[in-house]
Amino acid sequence: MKKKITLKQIARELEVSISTVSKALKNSKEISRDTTEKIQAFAKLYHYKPNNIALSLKNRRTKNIGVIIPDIVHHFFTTVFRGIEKYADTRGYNVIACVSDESFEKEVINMEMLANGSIDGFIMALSAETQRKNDFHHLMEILDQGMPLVLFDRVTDEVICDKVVINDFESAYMATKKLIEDGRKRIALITTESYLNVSEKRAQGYCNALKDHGLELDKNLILRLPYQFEDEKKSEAFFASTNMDAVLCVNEIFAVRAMRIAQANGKKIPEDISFIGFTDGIISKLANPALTSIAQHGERMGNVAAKMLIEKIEQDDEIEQEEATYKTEVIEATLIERESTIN
Amino acid sequence: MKKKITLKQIARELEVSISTVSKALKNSKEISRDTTEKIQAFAKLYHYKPNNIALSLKNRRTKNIGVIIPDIVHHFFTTVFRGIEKYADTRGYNVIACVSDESFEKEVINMEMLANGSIDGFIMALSAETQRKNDFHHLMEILDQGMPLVLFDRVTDEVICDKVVINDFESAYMATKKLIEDGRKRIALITTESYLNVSEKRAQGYCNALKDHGLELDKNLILRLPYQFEDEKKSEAFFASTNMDAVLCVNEIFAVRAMRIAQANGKKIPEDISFIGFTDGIISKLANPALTSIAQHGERMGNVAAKMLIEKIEQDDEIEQEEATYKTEVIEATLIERESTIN
DNA sequence: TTGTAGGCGTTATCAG
DNA sequence: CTGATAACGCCTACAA
Repeated sequence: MKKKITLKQIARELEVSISTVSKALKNSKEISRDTTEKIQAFAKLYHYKPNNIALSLKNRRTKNIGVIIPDIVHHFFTTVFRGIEKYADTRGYNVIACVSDESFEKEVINMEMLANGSIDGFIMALSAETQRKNDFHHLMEILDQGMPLVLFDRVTDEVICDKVVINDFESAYMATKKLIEDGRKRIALITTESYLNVSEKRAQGYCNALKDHGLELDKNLILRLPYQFEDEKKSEAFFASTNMDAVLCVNEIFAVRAMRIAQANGKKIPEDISFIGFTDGIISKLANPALTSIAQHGERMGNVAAKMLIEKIEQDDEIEQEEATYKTEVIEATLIERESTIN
Repeated sequence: MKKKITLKQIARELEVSISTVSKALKNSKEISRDTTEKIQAFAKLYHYKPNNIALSLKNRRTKNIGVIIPDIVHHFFTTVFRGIEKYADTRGYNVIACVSDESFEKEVINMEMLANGSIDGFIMALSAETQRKNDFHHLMEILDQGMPLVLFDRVTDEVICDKVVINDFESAYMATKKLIEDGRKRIALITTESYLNVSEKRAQGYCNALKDHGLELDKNLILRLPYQFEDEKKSEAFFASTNMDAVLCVNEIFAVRAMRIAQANGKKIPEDISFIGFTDGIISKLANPALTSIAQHGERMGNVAAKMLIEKIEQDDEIEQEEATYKTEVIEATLIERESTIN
């Protein structure tokens, strides 16, 4: 077993100084051809690679970016993560992944761990609990330390930083409008509890679309479900007691579950009732019938977020805090039509 | 904006030496009550936290573990990842995630990046291409440097290290046996191309079960699909040309796609034909009909892998390379019966 | 009780 | 052309 070799060892072995070795390996023209070759050969032989940690310490730059997401077993976040990872990779950055598990405390702890030098910047989506509590002091602190931060999807107006979101309002509006134009009159909405601002925006898009098209907003047509749930009773009761001919769901899982219940009640999809869900993941594609859904383009979101972050990181040096300028990128969601709506 | 404060700055500010500060913050009894209090108060005020990078350099220990998986948008790997992350978190470790995208080259590059000091050990599943090429020199090198490595799921006998796998052979055997006992006679297998050793073991379990129960192995009943594919033609042709009353699939996506085709052909599930898939993910649960599947307990796998790795990391100090001993943990898969098989 | 010095691995500056 | 020195931030054995 040969532990990683260091400059010092090479230097000792070859009886030259450390700095000569360092320069030779960088092809510095200060060093003679001879020694350079000798040193490089030796280094290659022993698979010399500079130690990242030492470099980080010296450069005050880790080439790591921290990503905190609420849940890794969630198709959308996973997709964003992939986008981040892919872009980061092209720029030579590693991704340190932490999961907040929708918990405020875990979010805070993870941020603190990473903020102590492990990374050059954050990309994150707020945990449900953080949104519920409306407490963002940990984000403020990070920003205060001059560490770049990009928020995506689950964002908040209370923190001033770079953001990437989709046009939730507009896309829900569009989807609802499509249902109306298909001739649907009683359009239900299945959403989460109200503290998730993404859901809230989608709900608003739904409401406005109804209003603008002369349909009355019927509260009985709105079902609010806990974000993570196993129990279908509430949904079953909803379908049993409510008359509807279309359903908009704020995510694909709600949609597929709802479809199953409707089918069990003898409804035909899309003849009797159409469905549209948010998050165009594999579940939508493989559903039976395949679900019409609103693609959030998570991978692109991740790409954009990573790009924004790395730009901030790398410009930070130059501008050195003149007056940071923040922007919010909006990714346009698109409707993917499948079997669960009338074509 | 206040950049992170360092020991040196505190020392200068308070006009004491760096080491006094360091000791005071550690409550060393060498330092007088007075100075200790003064220093601690000051440190708290400025949110002092030791710099991880400096600690890593000093301790030659990063408290990071590197995870390389072939694909992050994949329910099983995601689940394992969560298990790793959760356990790592309890032990104060961060997880650096890299995705090989099923590519040998990306796997090698990622490993090299991380191996240069960024992490204390690896957890990984081999990329498809690596398994196909049967080239493991990069793993050997890592081990040679004394860096702990735990392989999970996609493992190989050619590398001697810690491993976590499920009992692929046995569980495929069991599942096939169940189908036989349900009275099925013509049981198909839908699997991947042969270089994925996991699929191969499952296929063997299937074959042996047939043999042991007096059923002949019919090659026409085996369909090999590319690992990632969009095109259903091959599957459609298979279902059109082949007569079968049950199907075992090496993953849930194959299974759900196959079910759709069978249904489109007018088959009733499970009356005319039953389905069992591997990977008990959300897709199985939400399928219509819900898919009977073999749970691989990814989260537990991740847990176990992380535990094995961290143990190795932390014992490495003490034992300092006496004679490393490696083990392979087997996680027992379990059959979750749902609507796609006869109860 | 406090401070000094050396080292973790690297690079950059300056001197020889 | 080569080497000594300082610095990145922290810790610790050893002086004072």
